[in-house]
Amino acid sequence: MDDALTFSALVLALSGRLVQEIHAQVSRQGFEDLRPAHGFAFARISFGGATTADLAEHLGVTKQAAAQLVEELVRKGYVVRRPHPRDARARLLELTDEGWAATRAADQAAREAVAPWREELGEARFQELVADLTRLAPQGPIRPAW
Amino acid sequence: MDDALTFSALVLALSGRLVQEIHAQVSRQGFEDLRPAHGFAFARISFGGATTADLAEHLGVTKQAAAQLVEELVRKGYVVRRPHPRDARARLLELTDEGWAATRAADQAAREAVAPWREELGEARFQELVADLTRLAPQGPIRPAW
DNA sequence: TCCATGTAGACAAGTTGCTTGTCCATGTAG
DNA sequence: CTACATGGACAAGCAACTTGTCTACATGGA
Repeated sequence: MDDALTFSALVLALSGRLVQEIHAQVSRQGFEDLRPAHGFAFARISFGGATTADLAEHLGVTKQAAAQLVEELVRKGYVVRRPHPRDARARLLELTDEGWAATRAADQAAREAVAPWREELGEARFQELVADLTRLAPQGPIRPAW
Repeated sequence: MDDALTFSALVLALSGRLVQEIHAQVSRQGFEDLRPAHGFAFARISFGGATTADLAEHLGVTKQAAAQLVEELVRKGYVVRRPHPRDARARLLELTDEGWAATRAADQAAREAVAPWREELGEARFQELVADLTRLAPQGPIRPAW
């Protein structure tokens, strides 16, 4: 019954730890001017074909908030704005080499953060865990803040 | 290999959805002046024996931030400050009836948010999932923001 | 082709939840 | 009882987000 409550608390606690550890490791790798929220932006931009408005929807924030975030990432050299091939109003967002480097650092940090859990559960149960969670796969915006 | 990345993304996405749905439901129940961060405070205060400093550590924020949050909850009638029996500096935090009502509403909302996932996986696998996550049980502060 | 409506993005101002800095009263260890 | 630590409050500042408004361009219908 109250497993539902336990489950909620566990998921929230795990995600908090994940974010915290990934951010700390990415900072240690030299990307000290990046915050966790930027990671969610990188994820969308690296996927390709993203405009500022797309990013806003992905992050679940207003267009203005996304525009400010993009402006910051451009200023810091992680992102460039290119003209959109079919829409003169829009600008396509792309990661720079530095942006890709930060993305790789975050991926690696995620692997390292998960590694001890993987070991704790053993490979077989970890695979089941991933499979279970995948079946609950959510769609829609990823909300980096609450 | 990259299951670690998948796992991270899934946990983050799930927790985002959870927070979002619980908050929406709690608002619909009439607690429109509460934000998700308050839930983490309620969790610690309902546990008992909490001072503002305890709360700050639990939430992973500064004492001043916790004090402001407590002040807001007191003003809105969810929390009262009582003198501490053994420390004249400190004040014990307690939930009011309204605070308990909000806590119950959040618990119920969590159950409802998890219910479809529980059904999707089936009771047996859901139990395994909870068991696995419990083994990864984190300690330390719950960080409601990043 | 022209017009009405919708959308991408920028500029500006305001809100808010958090921070740092400082202070006092009380507790605690030597 | 002296030195230092801790709980909490007051004040000011900051940073990420919001709402509101505007221009340029896109799109669909008459």
